[in-house]
Amino acid sequence: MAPHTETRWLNDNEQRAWRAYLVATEKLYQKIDRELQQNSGMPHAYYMILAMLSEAPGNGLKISELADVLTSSVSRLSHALTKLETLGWIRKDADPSDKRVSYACLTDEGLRVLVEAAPGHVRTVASNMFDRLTEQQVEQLYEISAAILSAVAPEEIPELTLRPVKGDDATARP
Amino acid sequence: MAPHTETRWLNDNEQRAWRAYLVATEKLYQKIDRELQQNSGMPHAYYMILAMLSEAPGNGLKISELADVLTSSVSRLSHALTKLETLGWIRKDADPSDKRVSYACLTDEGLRVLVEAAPGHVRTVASNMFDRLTEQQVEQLYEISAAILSAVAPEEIPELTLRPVKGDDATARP
DNA sequence: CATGATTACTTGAATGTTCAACTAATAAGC
DNA sequence: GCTTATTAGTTGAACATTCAAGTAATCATG
Repeated sequence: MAPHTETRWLNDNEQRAWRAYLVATEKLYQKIDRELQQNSGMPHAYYMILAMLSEAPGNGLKISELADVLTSSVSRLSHALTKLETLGWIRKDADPSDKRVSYACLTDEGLRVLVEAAPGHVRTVASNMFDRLTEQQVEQLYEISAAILSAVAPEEIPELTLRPVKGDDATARP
Repeated sequence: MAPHTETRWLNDNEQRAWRAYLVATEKLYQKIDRELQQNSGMPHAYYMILAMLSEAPGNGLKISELADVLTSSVSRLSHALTKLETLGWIRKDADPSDKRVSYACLTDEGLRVLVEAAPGHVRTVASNMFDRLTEQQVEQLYEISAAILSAVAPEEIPELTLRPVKGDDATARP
């Protein structure tokens, strides 16, 4: 532990916000994960893999790029892709120009599963989050998240990560 | 999948906010977990157990109450407490008046570990989150979280969960 | 006060995540 | 071009979390 001359603490408002954020996020994640697990047999992390692939040109992405978009370690993703491959929801294509590289590609079956999972998932997100927020609060949440991102991921280009990219769930819109 | 007459989707602003929130939260959690794991040998979930116990009268809580405060399943907590007990950071005390009940209690060693972990943890939270937010945004984050909580945990009494309870990390303040 | 229901917690198996070590292929330096 | 370094991805072990099933004590009821 590096010694510091003075220790930073949170003031009462920060405390309160931090606690509320933690509990709200925890419960929201639990709801999202349970809904997806029950209705579509996958956790949110796997849903996101399918969603990101569905957005990519040709429904495929380099594994390392996919990991980047997902904020996932390559190792975690590799394990997940193994599982998704046995489920037949994705496929791995080799890159002929660089034999180290693999592309993860959504299969027809994977797309079907995603399209079927999407409405329930979006309903969960909307009813537990956006239906309770004003337009202003949605904007505020974006700004707050962007501010946090500037600290936790300074290298990221905001445009890439944060602009409305037809993201996540909207992806599977028919 | 229950049939719905019309499917809810997210509009562009909601999309953008949702994506940003997801990525920011993911990266923030990764930073917090890595810092705690490296400097104190425990994940954030375990830190929270110690922190909540340290706030309780007598440094102990009924296991089911602790699970509630932590937004954790009893099973998850039970596994975690087993680990923490072997580490010597908590102890389980039986309730003489109801033999089904156990109290989880912070040991002196557990408190020592928590006090040592706290400054680094708070520094991580502050530098990656609160140092980037205005006072207004801190207030907004609280309101947004409270709104989400009203959906995901309608049974919770806001006062209990959300008031500045000397929470989390502040706990370990000497 | 005996039986059935409920509550409190534990356990084990299955799944997911992390970390460090590994393989294989390409790039860089000399 | 040969060696070394870097990059892409995989793997296995350790750990964490979930879910369902199990144990044990207390409560509720008739």
